[in-house]
Order: sequence, then C-alpha cells, then structure tokens
Amino acid sequence: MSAATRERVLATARSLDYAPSAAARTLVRRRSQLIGVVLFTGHEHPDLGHPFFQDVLVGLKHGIGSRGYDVLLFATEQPGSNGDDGAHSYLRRARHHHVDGIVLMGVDRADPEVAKLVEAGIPLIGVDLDVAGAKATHVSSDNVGGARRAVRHLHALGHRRIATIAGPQDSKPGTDRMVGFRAELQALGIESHPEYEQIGDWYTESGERATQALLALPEPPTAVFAAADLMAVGAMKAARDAGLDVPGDLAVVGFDDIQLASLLDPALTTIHQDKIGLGRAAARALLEQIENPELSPAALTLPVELIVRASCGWTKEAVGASTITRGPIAESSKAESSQGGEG
Amino acid sequence: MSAATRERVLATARSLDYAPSAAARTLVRRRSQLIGVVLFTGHEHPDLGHPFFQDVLVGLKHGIGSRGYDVLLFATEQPGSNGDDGAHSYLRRARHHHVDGIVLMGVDRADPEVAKLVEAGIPLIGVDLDVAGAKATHVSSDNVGGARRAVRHLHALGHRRIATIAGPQDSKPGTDRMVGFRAELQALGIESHPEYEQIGDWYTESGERATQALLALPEPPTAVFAAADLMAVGAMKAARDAGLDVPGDLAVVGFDDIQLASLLDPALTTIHQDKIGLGRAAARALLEQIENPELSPAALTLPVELIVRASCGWTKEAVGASTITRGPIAESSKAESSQGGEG
DNA sequence: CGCGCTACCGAAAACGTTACCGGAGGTCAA
DNA sequence: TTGACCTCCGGTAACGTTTTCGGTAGCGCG
Repeated sequence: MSAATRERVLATARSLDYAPSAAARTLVRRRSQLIGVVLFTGHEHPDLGHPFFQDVLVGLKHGIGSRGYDVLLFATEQPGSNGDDGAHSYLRRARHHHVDGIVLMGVDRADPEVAKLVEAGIPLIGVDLDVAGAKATHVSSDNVGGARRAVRHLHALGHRRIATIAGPQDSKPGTDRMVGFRAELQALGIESHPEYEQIGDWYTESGERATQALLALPEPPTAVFAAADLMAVGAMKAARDAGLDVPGDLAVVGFDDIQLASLLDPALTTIHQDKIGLGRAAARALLEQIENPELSPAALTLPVELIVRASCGWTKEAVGASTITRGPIAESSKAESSQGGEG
Repeated sequence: MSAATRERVLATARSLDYAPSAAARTLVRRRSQLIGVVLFTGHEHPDLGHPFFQDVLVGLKHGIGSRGYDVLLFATEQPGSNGDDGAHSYLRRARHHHVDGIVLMGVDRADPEVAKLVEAGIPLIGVDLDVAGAKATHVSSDNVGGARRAVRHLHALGHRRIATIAGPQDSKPGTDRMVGFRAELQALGIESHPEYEQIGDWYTESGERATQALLALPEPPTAVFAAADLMAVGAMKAARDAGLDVPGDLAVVGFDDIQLASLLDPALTTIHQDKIGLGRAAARALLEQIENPELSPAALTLPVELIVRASCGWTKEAVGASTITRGPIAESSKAESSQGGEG
C-alpha cells in the first residue's frame, strides 16, 4: 500500500471523526482495555472521601492511562439504599464489563468474593490490602517501618509514655502499623500498656474520641502516634479542647502526610508515604501481570519517611538524619525499596 | 413458563456465575450504560487532586451508580508526557467506549472539542463549567450569591478595606465569584480598588502569594475573600508568616467549605457549597437528558450558605441569621433553588 | 519456461447479545 | 364448528470489529 494512499485513508477517517467501537473490539479480542478500580467502602465513610485514596487514584489514573487503558470506577455501595443488589455488585459489574484487571483499595480485607476473582484468573492488585485466603500481588508503604520510625522519633524526644491511635485491626495498614508500634516500644525497652492502644477508623472524629479516652487515663501519655493524619488532627483537636498545648503537653505524630498536614497549626510531624507513587506502582504491577499472567504474586513495599514539623517539638538529636521540611513532599530516599517480582 | 422452571434457570445461571457481556449488549443496543466523567486538568495541577472535585465525584458516583450506570473516569493528560496523543484524547476515548453521557469538570471552559461533543448529540453536563459556544446543561453552586454573602459578612463586621483572591478568570466559578464580589461592594457603597483584586489558581500557594502582594500594598486590606478554601489557607499562612493575627489583623473568608476548613486554627469562616449534592444533581440531570434527549439545556443552581467560624472574628449583628457551626455541613436551607428544566 | 513458495489482499466467520419476525397454538366470537 | 386474532415461543439476523483462511499473483529458482 502506498504511503499516499495510506495518508488519504487516515485523513478521511479523521474527517469523519471515526472512532473504533470498543464494544465490538472487546467482543472479539476478549479484552477490554479497561481496568476496574474498586473502593471498598467501609463503615459509614465513602472511602473516595479519604485523602489517601484520592491521591492513590491520581497515581493510578496516570499509570493506567499512559498505557492505553481506561479506568472504570467502582465503589461498593451500601445495600438497600437504592436499586443496587448490595455490597458485591462491583464483582458482577467488573465481570460484566470484562475488565482486564482490578485494583482493590479500602478497608475490607476479608471479602470472600475477592478470592473468587483471583481464582477466576483476573489479574488483581491490592493497595494496602492483602487479599484474604488468596495470593495476589499487593503494594503497600512500609507500614511497620514507618510506625517504628515514628515511635523512635518520639522516644528520642524524651517521651516514654507513648500511646497509639491505631487503624481498624481488620485492615492491613491498621495491623501493620500496630505491629510496628509494639515492636519499636519493645526494642526500646518500654513496656506496653494495653490502655495506650486505642483503635480508630482512620477518620478525624475517631482520633478525637480516642485521645479523650487517653487523656482521661490516670497516667495519660505524653505522646501519641496516630496511624493516620486525619486521626492525628482529631488528637490535636481533643488536646486543644482539653486545654493542652501541642506539642508542649502532648506530642502528636501522624501517618500519611496528607496535604493538610503541613497546613495545620502546629504543622503535623508525620510519616510521609508516597501515595501517588503507590498508585503508579499498582498500575505498573497490574499491567505487568496482565501482559504476563504467569507472573507469581508479589508484595511491593514503598519506603516511607519521617517528616519533622512542629507537632512533636524539636531537638537536633531527635531529628537526626530526618528530613525537615514544611512542604508536603520531601525529595530524597527514592527507589530504595521494591522487594518482589518486578520486571 | 412456569415459576419453577424460571427459578431453576436462574439458579443455574447463578451457579455458573453467569454475567452478561456488556460489550455484546452495547454493540446491539447502541448504548453502553456508561457515563464518562472527564476532569480537565488545568495548569500543573491534576484536578483530581482538588478536594472540590473529589467530593463532587462522590456524589456523582452515587447518583450514577444507583441507576445502573457505571463511571468511566477520564482526565485530560498533559501531552507528550507519555504515549498519549495529548489533551483531547478523552474525546476519542469517550466516543470509543460509546458512553451514553458525559460529565465535565475542571477549569478549561473554552475547549472547542467540547462543542463538537454537544453537536454530536451526546448528552453532556458541566459542573461549575459552562460550555463555551454551545448550550449544554450545567449545574453550579450560587457562586455570585455566595461571594456577595461573604462580602456582606465582612462588611457587617466593620471591614471596609476588603480584597479578594479570585479564581482563574477563564473559569465560571472564577468569574462568577468575582462578579459577586464587585456587585456586593458596589451595593454597599464601597469603591473598588483594582489592586485589591488578586487572581489565584485555586490552590494554596497562589493564595499565599496573592496575600503577600496584598500585604505589601501601601494600604493593605483588613479583610480578604478567597474564592476557594485552599487559597484562604494560603492567605492565613501568609498572614501568619507576616506576623499578623487572623482574624485580629486580617479577616479571612473562604469558599467551598472543604473538610479541612473546620480543622484549621482558627477555623475557617467560609461559604459552604454542597459538593456532593452538586455531583448528585449532575448525575440526575444527565440521566434525565439521556432518557429524554429532547430536553432543552438548563442551568441548575444550588444554594450556598455562610458558615461562621473563627477566621473573621465574630459579632452577633454580623452573623445575623447565619448558621454557626463547627461541623463541615450545616443542615438547613435545602431545595430552595433549581431554576430551569427539571423533570 | 515451469513450478513452487511467499506475500498480500479480500472475504467470511465469530464474538454474545438483543430485537424482530414468523409460525404455531389457543381462545373467543360469530 | 370455523375463522380470525392474539399471544407466546423459537429462530435468525445484525451490531462492528478482528482474525483466519484461502486464493491469486508475482517473483525467484531450478
């Protein structure tokens, strides 16, 4: 075929605004170039409403879109609220649309339907979520290490009565950060107090309630590690309402480094996790698995970093090699991670 | 067909995990049950990163999902950064997937491709975005009224030197809020100073820069109306860095009532807009238009509300009938709006 | 010069569903 | 009892691609 003819055809196609039909193509090629992104909506909160997932979504969208795939957005709806057949409709919808892969985010790690998806051979990636009962690739931040780093920081600042506001213990980041909290306390020779371990639900109000409970103890903590920035915000609020100074009377360290963290007063010292990078890594891993279905499941862990701001006070010794910044993102320590099946 | 047979068939279908093929159905029914949600990504910011759009997305997702439609998420990518053919690929993708309707959000009101979509007869709704050159239904908050309310509040508190940090003037909320700002100043008999009208880009840093410029004026304002909460945050930051007290030396009022607003110190007085409701209204209007293509375009406006917190100070007279709350959402004044073609 | 192989082009089948059409059977009315 | 109409069920075509297969033509080698 001559180059001139080729060009004429293409020009005609353009002038007619020709767009191939995805439906027909999907039908015959048996792949849709569609990725299902499903957010498990836990408790009363739509997880689309949590800044963590929003940032992950940005990275995800970017990583997926750049490879010719499009994103189909699902969220498990509360059953009964509408014509929906309830929490698991996302599964039917995903199969209905013949998605080439699925990204799972949210709180519910035990959903048995997920295991069915894995068994059905649909490539699947969990973000901060390990699929119960089935081996599937998942990407997470270094939750244990981050929690340890936070506790170590508080310890270096002289704190010995250190409490935590943990996340839900049926979620991976919830348990992992709790594990890190306990491990570091033990390593530092501090005995753990069960009453210093409060459980929240990732959102602000739960952090506030947990802190009220902590402050009501006969021997309240002098420092608290909140497993999420939003809960740390609640902690600071509770402290302020109790007439306490942060960091003077209560040091607070968070986890996530959401945009809000640097804007608070005092600015929140926190463990930065690369949320956009998490989304991008998930996209990359998923596309790899789609192209090579034989790939064995792997666990990818992204490094985290202590961002020292004002909510814990400050001494040169305590900060050590940590990054000191007011901005949301600190440029350093990249790429020192990734264990597992990377291409 | 007997009920028993019917049940047996359904049971068998269930046991085989039968899911109809969306591709085949789309092909023959010539509709996909898919809604394209496209975010115009302006400037350097991915608008998925702005809390406003995140909340709208929640409402959108809910309103669309409850009617059996699914959401295809597009974002205009920066050209060149990857294999993408640039800013307008979302158009091709939308037609490729044969979406039944499109929701448009973001900053770019002038995109000529959008007009083509409208002419092609694809039902289309703009959220805080009126489609240039073409009539399409759009939903917005009462931007003009909200801006006026904010200015009136500042005036009632005794302020006379009132500045604004406006949004981009090529966006509908940007111009509308500017219009409201000027209109209310004029109504109050305050002459306007061009140097009191700074332009930001919706994000924090621009608010900070704008405020620095305002404070450097020979006669700096005593109050500032930021057309977005994020910019208000920047304003507060700049004031604090300049050694000024908020609200003592500079009163700040925002627009949006993002989650962060109530968590700041001082908590941000702002114009609350029902972002989730905006998404839900957009979904409803779009589905209506899909079911009835003859429907003429309409403009839907949702009411806004002044939320008085701490960033402007407080007097009983100034607050008047306004809602005083610390929470993000105030329950009142519903449904008093909606002009235009509602079903 | 003839045969064989290769490359290119065109035609047809298949993907899974819906919608339409036709036939058959049943019922009601004349 | 017969005819007509209505209803229900089954079968077939069509949606827009891709892929495969077959045929033909051209070229190269024997």
